[in-house]
Amino acid sequence: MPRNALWKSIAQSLTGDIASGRYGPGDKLPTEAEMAARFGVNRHTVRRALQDMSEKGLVHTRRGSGAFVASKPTDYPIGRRVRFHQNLRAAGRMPAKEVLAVETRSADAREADALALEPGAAVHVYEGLSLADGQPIALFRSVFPADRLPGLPEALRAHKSVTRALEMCGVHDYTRQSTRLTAKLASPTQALLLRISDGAPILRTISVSLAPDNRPVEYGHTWFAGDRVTLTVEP
Amino acid sequence: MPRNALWKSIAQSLTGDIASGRYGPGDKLPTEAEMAARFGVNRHTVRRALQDMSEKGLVHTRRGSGAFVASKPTDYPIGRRVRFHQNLRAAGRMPAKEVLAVETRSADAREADALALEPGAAVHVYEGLSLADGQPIALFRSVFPADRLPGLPEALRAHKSVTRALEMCGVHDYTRQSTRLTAKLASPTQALLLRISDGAPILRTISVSLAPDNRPVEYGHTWFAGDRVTLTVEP
DNA sequence: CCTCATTTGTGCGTATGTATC
DNA sequence: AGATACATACGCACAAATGAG
Repeated sequence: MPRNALWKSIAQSLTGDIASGRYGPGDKLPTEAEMAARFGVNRHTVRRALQDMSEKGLVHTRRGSGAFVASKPTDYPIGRRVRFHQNLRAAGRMPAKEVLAVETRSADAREADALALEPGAAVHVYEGLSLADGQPIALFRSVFPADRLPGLPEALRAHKSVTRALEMCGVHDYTRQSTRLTAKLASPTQALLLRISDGAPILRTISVSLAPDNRPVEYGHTWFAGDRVTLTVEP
Repeated sequence: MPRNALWKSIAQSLTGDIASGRYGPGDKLPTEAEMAARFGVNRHTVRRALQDMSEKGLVHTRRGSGAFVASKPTDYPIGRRVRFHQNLRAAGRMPAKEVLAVETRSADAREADALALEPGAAVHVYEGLSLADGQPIALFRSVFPADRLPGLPEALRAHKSVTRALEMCGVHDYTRQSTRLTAKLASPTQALLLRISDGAPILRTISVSLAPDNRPVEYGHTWFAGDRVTLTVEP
């Protein structure tokens, strides 16, 4: 009798293939039927192994398409200064941002509270996707007070970088006041954008950043692909 | 046809029963066979629902025994000051600690490096279990430099609280220098102690705390039951 | 200490639905 | 539109752990 469950051995074998580079990030694994034949087990047993690996973030599956190797985790520091580009460059990775939306609207109660604004005040909203080496790392939504930052939308569209755009608007520095960490599950939309499995673990952070005058300038939500990121806290 | 998968409906139904208080923390759910009969589905379908809920941390199962409702999540702040008792009291919960081991031995390379000691220097090691309202929250292992804290083991055995024990040894304050966050899977031993499922998600933190003279006094590992804790970062 | 019914864990076979290509 | 591939669901059988007696 297998001391370990059969599906665990298969998961271990496939994990080894990924670790050894036999299958690289983005590669498609053989079909379940093929693997079942290769390992000499029922297709359900292969599925159980793939499910386990999917939960651990090693692969993700798409119905009708196949199972694909996920990308490697990325270290990501959370501290007083959170700078996406700097952080990833320091880690030797190629950062990029994809703009999903830049708009101006009135703040909801939560946003107004976080930014110390009157309810209904105008805010700029910046939504996008952060990538490293072409792999999606995180979804973000940043909310800024519009009255103090009139030219921000144009600056964001021009540079994508929050740090640079704020600088163009006269905010030459900003530090993080607080970060709240919660584990969530990916919604279908999030999973699609982050290229992970539906229901995969998501690390959600909610943060408030302050300008040098100690007034809040950014209220941010970030949804990290849980298995691609390790957060480090340096107060 | 059910637009949603059958097992999802069942998971939703059971989740509702838990949310409404029909099943409380620690309660045993009906057996898989019973639920299969009650819902009019195959036992596998109930199992798929329970598996989903187990992944989300709502229940945990024990072979030969049954499925049990897990306890509620706990907020837990990580910042300059990490004080277990104070934190939980502020959250209106009853803190407790269970001592697993207090010993003195020589430091390994990693510990010596973190505490700025010579390799092989003597360290006190404190291992235990943190509980809130009787529910296990975290496993911890704290390592202290023995030369500067001769009476620490006795103080720890007397008070359990790290804050108090350090105070008795002349360290009247300490602040956290750094925290690293990683997601892990529970080992069988950890799962048993934390009363979670084997392989459940664990939030592991590795931290270094400094005394007022800026010398490191504590090198800590903490394994949080991932589904019972939310971490908040306040630099 | 051992036995034994109960309960969860694993695995196979089969069938059908549904998204993708 | 058709073939392919993953997703869901049922039924059966046995293994392994638990817990009562």
